[in-house]
Amino acid sequence: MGRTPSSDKNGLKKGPWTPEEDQKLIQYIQVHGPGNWRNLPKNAGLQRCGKSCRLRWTNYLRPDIRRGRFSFEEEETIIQLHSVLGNKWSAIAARLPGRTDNEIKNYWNTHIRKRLLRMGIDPVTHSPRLDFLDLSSLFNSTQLNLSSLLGLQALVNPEIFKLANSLLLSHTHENQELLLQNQNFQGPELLLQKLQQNQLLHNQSSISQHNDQLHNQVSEIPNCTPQNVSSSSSQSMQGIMGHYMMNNDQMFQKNMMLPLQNYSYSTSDVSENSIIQSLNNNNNNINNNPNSQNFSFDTPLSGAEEEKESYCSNFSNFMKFEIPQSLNFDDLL
DNA sequence: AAATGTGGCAACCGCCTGCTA
DNA sequence: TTAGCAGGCGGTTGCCACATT
Repeated sequence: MGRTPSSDKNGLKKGPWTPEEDQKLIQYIQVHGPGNWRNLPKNAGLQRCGKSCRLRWTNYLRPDIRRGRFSFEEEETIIQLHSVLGNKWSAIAARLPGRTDNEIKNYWNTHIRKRLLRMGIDPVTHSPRLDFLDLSSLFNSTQLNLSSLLGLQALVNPEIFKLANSLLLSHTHENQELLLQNQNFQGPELLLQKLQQNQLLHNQSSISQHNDQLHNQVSEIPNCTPQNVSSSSSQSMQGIMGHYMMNNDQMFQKNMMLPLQNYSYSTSDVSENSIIQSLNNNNNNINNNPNSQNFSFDTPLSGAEEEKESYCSNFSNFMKFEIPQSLNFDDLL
Protein backbone atom coordinates (compact mmCIF):
# COMPACT_ATOMS: atom_id res chain seq x y z
CA MET A 1 0.00 0.00 0.00
CA GLY A 2 0.97 3.60 -0.12
CA ARG A 3 3.74 4.96 -2.21
CA THR A 4 7.07 3.98 -3.56
CA PRO A 5 9.79 4.60 -1.00
CA SER A 6 11.63 7.77 -1.81
CA SER A 7 13.49 10.59 -0.19
CA ASP A 8 12.90 14.30 -0.25
CA LYS A 9 15.57 16.91 -0.80
CA ASN A 10 16.62 16.72 2.85
CA GLY A 11 17.26 13.04 2.63
CA LEU A 12 14.20 12.19 4.65
CA LYS A 13 12.44 9.04 3.71
CA LYS A 14 8.95 9.09 2.25
CA GLY A 15 6.50 6.44 1.27
CA PRO A 16 5.34 3.34 3.09
CA TRP A 17 6.61 2.65 6.55
CA THR A 18 8.60 -0.48 7.21
CA PRO A 19 8.00 -2.66 10.28
CA GLU A 20 11.37 -1.58 11.60
CA GLU A 21 10.42 2.07 11.39
CA ASP A 22 7.10 1.36 13.05
CA GLN A 23 8.88 -0.41 15.87
CA LYS A 24 11.25 2.49 16.41
CA LEU A 25 8.40 4.95 16.53
CA ILE A 26 6.32 2.83 18.88
CA GLN A 27 9.20 2.23 21.24
CA TYR A 28 10.15 5.88 21.35
CA ILE A 29 6.61 7.05 22.04
CA GLN A 30 6.08 4.39 24.67
CA VAL A 31 9.06 5.76 26.52
CA HIS A 32 8.88 9.47 25.85
CA GLY A 33 5.36 10.10 24.67
CA PRO A 34 4.47 11.89 21.43
CA GLY A 35 5.88 15.22 22.56
CA ASN A 36 7.61 17.38 20.00
CA TRP A 37 7.06 15.84 16.61
CA ARG A 38 9.78 17.88 14.99
CA ASN A 39 12.50 16.48 17.21
CA LEU A 40 10.99 13.05 17.52
CA PRO A 41 12.38 11.46 14.34
CA LYS A 42 15.91 12.50 15.15
CA ASN A 43 15.66 11.28 18.71
CA ALA A 44 14.01 8.06 17.61
CA GLY A 45 16.57 7.40 14.90
CA LEU A 46 14.11 7.77 12.06
CA GLN A 47 14.86 9.31 8.68
CA ARG A 48 11.39 10.80 8.54
CA CYS A 49 9.92 14.23 8.99
CA GLY A 50 7.98 14.89 12.15
CA LYS A 51 4.81 15.26 10.25
CA SER A 52 5.15 11.83 8.72
CA CYS A 53 5.77 10.36 12.16
CA ARG A 54 2.75 12.07 13.61
CA LEU A 55 0.51 10.84 10.82
CA ARG A 56 1.83 7.32 11.09
CA TRP A 57 1.20 7.32 14.80
CA THR A 58 -2.21 8.92 14.81
CA ASN A 59 -3.56 7.06 11.81
CA TYR A 60 -2.05 3.65 12.25
CA LEU A 61 0.14 2.87 15.22
CA ARG A 62 -1.85 4.33 18.07
CA PRO A 63 -2.80 1.45 20.39
CA ASP A 64 -6.43 2.50 20.72
CA ILE A 65 -7.11 2.37 17.02
CA ARG A 66 -9.92 0.08 16.05
CA ARG A 67 -9.48 -1.63 12.73
CA GLY A 68 -11.76 -3.64 10.51
CA ARG A 69 -15.12 -3.06 8.92
CA PHE A 70 -17.31 -0.25 10.06
CA SER A 71 -20.36 -1.46 11.94
CA PHE A 72 -23.84 -0.42 11.00
CA GLU A 73 -24.01 1.84 14.01
CA GLU A 74 -20.75 3.49 13.08
CA GLU A 75 -21.89 4.01 9.52
CA GLU A 76 -25.15 5.49 10.68
CA THR A 77 -23.35 7.78 13.06
CA ILE A 78 -20.98 8.95 10.37
CA ILE A 79 -23.81 9.86 8.05
CA GLN A 80 -25.70 11.70 10.72
CA LEU A 81 -22.67 13.54 11.97
CA HIS A 82 -21.64 14.42 8.44
CA SER A 83 -25.05 15.89 7.81
CA VAL A 84 -24.41 18.19 10.75
CA LEU A 85 -20.70 18.80 10.58
CA GLY A 86 -19.86 18.37 6.94
CA ASN A 87 -16.32 17.26 6.13
CA LYS A 88 -15.09 17.84 9.65
CA TRP A 89 -13.50 14.43 9.78
CA SER A 90 -11.62 15.05 12.98
CA ALA A 91 -14.81 16.16 14.70
CA ILE A 92 -16.60 13.10 13.42
CA ALA A 93 -13.73 10.88 14.45
CA ALA A 94 -13.88 12.33 17.94
CA ARG A 95 -17.34 10.76 18.25
CA LEU A 96 -16.22 7.39 16.98
CA PRO A 97 -13.81 5.86 19.48
CA GLY A 98 -10.95 4.06 17.84
CA ARG A 99 -11.55 5.47 14.38
CA THR A 100 -9.28 8.04 12.82
CA ASP A 101 -10.30 10.99 10.74
CA ASN A 102 -8.35 9.58 7.84
CA GLU A 103 -10.12 6.25 8.07
CA ILE A 104 -13.52 7.88 8.28
CA LYS A 105 -12.69 10.15 5.40
CA ASN A 106 -11.61 7.21 3.29
CA TYR A 107 -14.68 5.24 4.22
CA TRP A 108 -16.91 8.14 3.37
CA ASN A 109 -15.30 8.72 -0.01
CA THR A 110 -15.15 5.08 -1.02
CA HIS A 111 -18.41 3.75 0.38
CA ILE A 112 -20.96 6.15 1.77
CA ARG A 113 -20.50 8.93 -0.71
CA LYS A 114 -20.95 6.63 -3.67
CA ARG A 115 -24.02 5.08 -2.17
CA LEU A 116 -25.61 8.44 -1.59
CA LEU A 117 -24.88 9.43 -5.14
CA ARG A 118 -26.45 6.25 -6.42
CA MET A 119 -29.52 7.06 -4.39
CA GLY A 120 -29.67 10.52 -5.89
CA ILE A 121 -28.63 12.19 -2.67
CA ASP A 122 -26.06 14.91 -2.77
CA PRO A 123 -23.38 13.80 -0.31
CA VAL A 124 -22.43 17.38 0.38
CA THR A 125 -25.82 18.84 1.20
CA HIS A 126 -27.58 15.56 1.98
CA SER A 127 -30.40 16.77 -0.18
CA PRO A 128 -31.70 15.12 -3.32
CA ARG A 129 -29.78 16.24 -6.33
CA LEU A 130 -31.84 18.29 -8.76
CA ASP A 131 -29.11 17.90 -11.34
CA PHE A 132 -29.91 14.24 -11.12
CA LEU A 133 -33.04 15.10 -13.01
CA ASP A 134 -30.97 16.64 -15.74
CA LEU A 135 -33.16 19.71 -15.81
CA SER A 136 -30.83 21.69 -18.00
CA SER A 137 -30.99 19.19 -20.79
CA LEU A 138 -34.72 19.33 -20.77
CA PHE A 139 -34.69 23.07 -20.92
CA ASN A 140 -32.38 22.92 -23.87
CA SER A 141 -33.99 20.09 -25.70
CA THR A 142 -37.64 20.88 -25.38
CA GLN A 143 -39.94 23.82 -25.38
CA LEU A 144 -41.56 22.88 -22.11
CA ASN A 145 -41.81 25.62 -19.59
CA LEU A 146 -40.73 23.78 -16.50
CA SER A 147 -41.10 26.73 -14.22
CA SER A 148 -44.79 26.43 -14.70
CA LEU A 149 -44.69 22.68 -14.54
CA LEU A 150 -42.79 22.44 -11.32
CA GLY A 151 -45.20 24.13 -9.04
CA LEU A 152 -44.41 27.77 -9.48
CA GLN A 153 -47.77 28.65 -10.88
CA ALA A 154 -51.32 27.80 -10.08
CA LEU A 155 -51.86 25.49 -13.00
CA VAL A 156 -50.29 22.48 -11.49
CA ASN A 157 -51.38 19.03 -12.33
CA PRO A 158 -49.80 15.84 -11.07
CA GLU A 159 -50.01 14.47 -14.55
CA ILE A 160 -47.81 17.26 -15.70
CA PHE A 161 -45.36 16.52 -12.97
CA LYS A 162 -45.28 12.96 -14.07
CA LEU A 163 -44.77 13.90 -17.65
CA ALA A 164 -41.96 16.27 -16.83
CA ASN A 165 -40.40 13.78 -14.55
CA SER A 166 -40.62 11.03 -17.08
CA LEU A 167 -39.09 13.14 -19.75
CA LEU A 168 -36.32 14.22 -17.47
CA LEU A 169 -35.44 10.84 -16.18
CA SER A 170 -35.66 8.98 -19.41
CA HIS A 171 -32.61 10.78 -20.69
CA THR A 172 -29.87 9.36 -18.63
CA HIS A 173 -28.58 5.90 -18.20
CA GLU A 174 -27.53 6.72 -14.67
CA ASN A 175 -31.07 7.49 -13.76
CA GLN A 176 -32.29 4.29 -15.27
CA GLU A 177 -29.89 2.32 -13.16
CA LEU A 178 -30.97 4.11 -10.08
CA LEU A 179 -34.59 3.67 -10.84
CA LEU A 180 -34.18 -0.02 -11.17
CA GLN A 181 -32.78 -0.12 -7.69
CA ASN A 182 -35.95 1.19 -6.14
CA GLN A 183 -38.86 -0.97 -7.05
CA ASN A 184 -41.01 -0.63 -3.99
CA PHE A 185 -42.15 2.89 -4.26
CA GLN A 186 -45.74 3.86 -4.32
CA GLY A 187 -47.29 5.94 -7.01
CA PRO A 188 -47.81 9.66 -7.22
CA GLU A 189 -50.45 9.81 -4.53
CA LEU A 190 -48.14 11.38 -2.04
CA LEU A 191 -47.18 14.06 -4.45
CA LEU A 192 -50.81 14.67 -5.21
CA GLN A 193 -51.58 14.98 -1.54
CA LYS A 194 -48.85 17.49 -1.04
CA LEU A 195 -49.97 19.55 -3.92
CA GLN A 196 -53.47 19.58 -2.59
CA GLN A 197 -52.25 20.50 0.84
CA ASN A 198 -50.37 23.39 -0.62
CA GLN A 199 -53.42 24.50 -2.52
CA LEU A 200 -51.59 24.26 -5.73
CA LEU A 201 -54.32 22.27 -7.30
CA HIS A 202 -57.05 24.39 -8.68
CA ASN A 203 -60.11 23.60 -10.64
CA GLN A 204 -60.24 20.77 -13.07
CA SER A 205 -61.01 22.96 -16.02
CA SER A 206 -57.76 24.79 -15.76
CA ILE A 207 -55.97 21.52 -15.39
CA SER A 208 -57.64 20.20 -18.43
CA GLN A 209 -56.71 23.33 -20.29
CA HIS A 210 -53.15 22.94 -19.22
CA ASN A 211 -53.20 19.35 -20.31
CA ASP A 212 -54.24 20.44 -23.74
CA GLN A 213 -51.41 22.90 -23.87
CA LEU A 214 -49.04 20.28 -22.70
CA HIS A 215 -50.42 17.89 -25.24
CA ASN A 216 -49.41 20.25 -27.95
CA GLN A 217 -46.02 20.93 -26.44
CA VAL A 218 -45.23 17.29 -26.11
CA SER A 219 -45.98 16.75 -29.74
CA GLU A 220 -42.97 18.90 -30.49
CA ILE A 221 -40.67 16.73 -28.47
CA PRO A 222 -38.76 14.14 -30.46
CA ASN A 223 -39.82 10.58 -29.78
CA CYS A 224 -42.81 11.65 -27.73
CA THR A 225 -46.20 11.58 -29.31
CA PRO A 226 -49.29 13.30 -27.94
CA GLN A 227 -51.20 10.08 -27.53
CA ASN A 228 -48.66 9.08 -24.94
CA VAL A 229 -49.89 11.74 -22.57
CA SER A 230 -52.45 10.29 -20.24
CA SER A 231 -55.11 12.50 -18.83
CA SER A 232 -56.32 10.72 -15.75
CA SER A 233 -54.71 9.41 -12.64
CA SER A 234 -55.93 5.92 -13.29
CA GLN A 235 -54.14 5.87 -16.60
CA SER A 236 -51.03 7.53 -15.40
CA MET A 237 -49.06 4.35 -14.95
CA GLN A 238 -49.54 3.52 -18.58
CA GLY A 239 -48.53 6.94 -19.77
CA ILE A 240 -45.49 8.16 -21.56
CA MET A 241 -42.14 6.49 -21.66
CA GLY A 242 -43.52 3.05 -21.12
CA HIS A 243 -42.06 1.06 -18.28
CA TYR A 244 -40.15 3.96 -16.78
CA MET A 245 -43.32 5.58 -15.63
CA MET A 246 -43.73 3.77 -12.39
CA ASN A 247 -40.11 4.05 -11.59
CA ASN A 248 -40.05 7.68 -12.44
CA ASP A 249 -42.85 8.34 -10.05
CA GLN A 250 -40.82 6.63 -7.46
CA MET A 251 -37.79 8.61 -8.30
CA PHE A 252 -39.67 11.84 -8.41
CA GLN A 253 -41.24 11.20 -5.10
CA LYS A 254 -37.89 10.49 -3.63
CA ASN A 255 -36.15 13.44 -5.16
CA MET A 256 -38.77 16.06 -4.72
CA MET A 257 -40.70 15.05 -1.66
CA LEU A 258 -38.30 13.46 0.72
CA PRO A 259 -36.21 16.43 1.60
CA LEU A 260 -38.79 19.05 2.01
CA GLN A 261 -40.07 18.28 5.44
CA ASN A 262 -37.57 16.11 7.10
CA TYR A 263 -34.38 17.01 5.39
CA SER A 264 -34.43 20.60 4.48
CA TYR A 265 -31.30 22.00 5.99
CA SER A 266 -27.94 22.65 4.50
CA THR A 267 -24.65 22.48 6.27
CA SER A 268 -23.34 25.39 4.34
CA ASP A 269 -25.77 28.13 5.19
CA VAL A 270 -27.22 27.30 8.55
CA SER A 271 -25.56 27.50 11.91
CA GLU A 272 -24.84 24.27 13.66
CA ASN A 273 -27.15 25.28 16.48
CA SER A 274 -30.07 25.63 14.18
CA ILE A 275 -29.14 22.46 12.41
CA ILE A 276 -29.13 20.52 15.60
CA GLN A 277 -32.40 22.11 16.60
CA SER A 278 -33.71 21.10 13.24
CA LEU A 279 -32.52 17.58 13.82
CA ASN A 280 -34.34 17.41 17.09
CA ASN A 281 -37.48 18.89 15.63
CA ASN A 282 -37.39 16.56 12.74
CA ASN A 283 -37.09 13.67 15.03
CA ASN A 284 -40.19 14.81 16.84
CA ASN A 285 -42.06 15.54 13.67
CA ILE A 286 -41.43 12.09 12.39
CA ASN A 287 -42.88 10.60 15.48
CA ASN A 288 -45.92 12.82 15.35
CA ASN A 289 -46.60 13.20 11.70
CA PRO A 290 -48.85 10.47 10.35
CA ASN A 291 -47.45 11.07 6.91
CA SER A 292 -43.91 10.71 7.99
CA GLN A 293 -43.90 7.05 7.17
CA ASN A 294 -44.04 8.05 3.59
CA PHE A 295 -40.64 9.55 3.92
CA SER A 296 -38.88 6.40 4.79
CA PHE A 297 -38.12 3.58 2.45
CA ASP A 298 -39.52 0.13 2.61
CA THR A 299 -36.39 -1.80 2.08
CA PRO A 300 -36.57 -4.31 -0.73
CA LEU A 301 -34.79 -7.10 1.04
CA SER A 302 -33.97 -9.39 -1.77
CA GLY A 303 -31.14 -10.88 0.18
CA ALA A 304 -28.89 -10.43 -2.78
CA GLU A 305 -26.31 -8.12 -1.38
CA GLU A 306 -25.43 -7.54 2.19
CA GLU A 307 -24.08 -4.16 1.35
CA LYS A 308 -27.23 -3.14 -0.40
CA GLU A 309 -29.36 -4.31 2.46
CA SER A 310 -27.19 -2.57 4.93
CA TYR A 311 -27.37 0.60 3.00
CA CYS A 312 -31.09 0.56 2.40
CA SER A 313 -31.69 -0.01 6.03
CA ASN A 314 -29.16 2.57 6.87
CA PHE A 315 -30.65 5.02 4.47
CA SER A 316 -34.07 4.46 5.88
CA ASN A 317 -32.87 5.24 9.34
CA PHE A 318 -30.86 8.06 7.96
CA MET A 319 -33.90 9.74 6.54
CA LYS A 320 -35.81 9.19 9.73
CA PHE A 321 -33.08 10.85 11.74
CA GLU A 322 -33.16 8.49 14.59
CA ILE A 323 -30.34 9.88 16.62
CA PRO A 324 -28.49 7.23 18.57
CA GLN A 325 -28.80 7.58 22.29
CA SER A 326 -25.08 7.71 22.56
CA LEU A 327 -24.92 10.87 20.52
CA ASN A 328 -25.03 14.08 22.43
CA PHE A 329 -25.20 16.89 19.96
CA ASP A 330 -24.58 19.45 22.64
CA ASP A 331 -21.08 18.12 22.73
CA LEU A 332 -20.58 18.97 19.12
CA LEU A 333 -20.71 22.67 19.71
C1' DA B 1 -3.67 -16.48 -19.08
C1' DA B 2 -3.07 -11.78 -19.95
C1' DA B 3 -4.80 -7.17 -20.17
C1' DT B 4 -7.60 -3.80 -18.37
C1' DG B 5 -10.60 -1.61 -15.03
C1' DT B 6 -11.93 -0.51 -10.41
C1' DG B 7 -11.95 -0.17 -5.35
C1' DG B 8 -9.60 0.55 -1.14
C1' DC B 9 -6.61 2.98 1.62
C1' DA B 10 -1.99 4.53 3.47
C1' DA B 11 0.55 8.37 2.89
C1' DC B 12 1.62 12.90 1.15
C1' DC B 13 0.62 17.84 0.11
C1' DG B 14 -0.50 22.27 1.12
C1' DC B 15 -3.34 25.36 3.56
C1' DC B 16 -5.06 26.95 7.99
C1' DT B 17 -4.97 27.99 12.88
C1' DG B 18 -3.13 29.00 17.20
C1' DC B 19 0.71 29.94 19.95
C1' DT B 20 4.80 32.50 21.16
C1' DA B 21 8.34 35.86 21.08
C1' DT C 1 1.28 44.02 15.42
C1' DT C 2 3.50 40.61 13.11
C1' DA C 3 6.52 36.99 11.76
C1' DG C 4 7.85 32.29 12.49
C1' DC C 5 6.83 27.86 13.85
C1' DA C 6 4.36 23.50 15.05
C1' DG C 7 0.54 20.96 14.72
C1' DG C 8 -4.00 20.01 12.74
C1' DC C 9 -6.86 19.26 9.00
C1' DG C 10 -9.08 18.16 4.48
C1' DG C 11 -8.05 17.00 -0.20
C1' DT C 12 -5.49 14.28 -3.26
C1' DT C 13 -2.27 10.88 -4.96
C1' DG C 14 -0.51 6.56 -6.21
C1' DC C 15 0.08 1.81 -5.31
C1' DC C 16 -1.77 -2.80 -4.48
C1' DA C 17 -5.34 -6.25 -4.72
C1' DC C 18 -9.10 -7.95 -6.76
C1' DA C 19 -12.64 -8.19 -10.46
C1' DT C 20 -13.83 -8.20 -15.08
C1' DT C 21 -13.14 -8.76 -19.95
